Amino acid sequence: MYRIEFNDFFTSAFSVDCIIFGYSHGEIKALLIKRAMEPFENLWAIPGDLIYPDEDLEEAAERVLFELTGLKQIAMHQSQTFGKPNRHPQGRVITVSYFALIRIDDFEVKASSWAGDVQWVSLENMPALAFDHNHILSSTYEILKLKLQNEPVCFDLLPERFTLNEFQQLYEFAFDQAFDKANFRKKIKYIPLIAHDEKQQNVKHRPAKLFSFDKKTFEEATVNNSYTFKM
Amino acid sequence: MYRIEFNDFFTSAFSVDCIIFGYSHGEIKALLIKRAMEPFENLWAIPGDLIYPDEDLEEAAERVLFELTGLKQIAMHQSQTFGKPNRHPQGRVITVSYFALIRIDDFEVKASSWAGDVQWVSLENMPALAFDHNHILSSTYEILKLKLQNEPVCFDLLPERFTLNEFQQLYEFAFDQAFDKANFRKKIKYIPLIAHDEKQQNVKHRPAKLFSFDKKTFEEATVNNSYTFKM
DNA sequence: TTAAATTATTGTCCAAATTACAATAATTAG
DNA sequence: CTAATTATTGTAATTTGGACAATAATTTAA
Repeated sequence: MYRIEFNDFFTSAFSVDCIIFGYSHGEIKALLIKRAMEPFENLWAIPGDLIYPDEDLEEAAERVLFELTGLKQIAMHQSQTFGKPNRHPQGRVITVSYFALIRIDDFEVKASSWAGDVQWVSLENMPALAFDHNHILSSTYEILKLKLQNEPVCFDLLPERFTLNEFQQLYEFAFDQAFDKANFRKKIKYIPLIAHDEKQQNVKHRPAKLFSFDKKTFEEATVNNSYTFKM
Repeated sequence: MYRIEFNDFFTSAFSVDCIIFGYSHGEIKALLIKRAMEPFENLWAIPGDLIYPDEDLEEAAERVLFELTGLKQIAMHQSQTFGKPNRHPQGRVITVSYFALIRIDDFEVKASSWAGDVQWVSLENMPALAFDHNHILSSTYEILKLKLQNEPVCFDLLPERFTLNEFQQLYEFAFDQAFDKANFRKKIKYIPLIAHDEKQQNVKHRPAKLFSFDKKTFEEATVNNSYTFKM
């Protein structure tokens, strides 16, 4: 009987894929690159690449994201690992996906390395992507929705100063349902927000007050176990 | 400048690690094996091994678990991927962890292949494990606790027929706090349980009624969106 | 300057859930 | 038959949640 030797296993590669979500004009979007190399040349894809043999996973995710899109200093979190034997046409490649939420307007993106283009694409209008990336993306979006319900990640997507309506609309988009304004405000009663004197600009009606998330107070409350985020 | 070629990357291996949780005598336990080979010979470890080059991840998890412990037909779910460059002393090995919850008494375990022994070990009494397995285990336990709050996985751990107190005690153990009996029963009011005529045996006091989880009704209610599990 | 239009913000009422605690019921052990 | 023990159910006060209404602040157009 053929006995597989230890080194026969060392014939695979790992990649990372970085799913970056943003929010603008009332829509959640993902940052995609246009592949300027084979395989899947000219198709849109989640930014990702192979991991160096001596590189840590998270470090690789940061490097790859920077090389392809110019984004740096983004806190990324591991989500899932995809490893169907034939998901990569050139060999066995298992990919570990990382994801992050950012404020689109706070960062500038620029395609480089083998990325021919980079764009924010609305989740509602997603083209066919390279590899199994449509699957990875939708599966990661489900994780995002879970986090929106249980962690204050909404403030990573919203602008630093936001109106309570913008806050509400983000949840209405993600969960595809309308909420009552008065009740939404009651629900967020315990989330520490800083009310600013500043108001919304350039609107054709009574401008709303701007708020920002009081992260420090929130974190004090959670280490105390005196509060848990629930939406 | 040295240019890394595509094939330079194909020098790594993947493994799967299977974290199997069980519950008995009021404690949550994990199934461990004693390594009968280098590295870390004679240390306890999470059952796991390298993935074949053409094998799907989940398939590998099932095979490895069976080979080492004799367990089969266990529904396993992916949790996290660990890939620090030096986590394996013999080369770059990234490991994908899977986990499952089972009823200890419903299965027989038996060490085989290179597992010298197999044992259920209480989480409260965990020795130093091989590789980064203590880290993997505690990180997976956090995921289990999250699931206990949001999915009816408690019934995978409890015996098929259980008393309401046993049900409550599982949560009291996992979250290390006591709950009021009457209020616990109100909280679980919407979880479909089947009440049996049968009662607890061999106790020195009034025996409690036995219940089992009505999975079918639960699933009908969740596809309807008429109920979501929350503890 | 003013009224209409529009949206922001706050309040009220009722139903439902949560909490703390008490009362009652069913067993076993002697 | 009684005490001890635990199971099970009930109550009352409080808090939360949802539907809906009222009021406030601003812009626009006459």
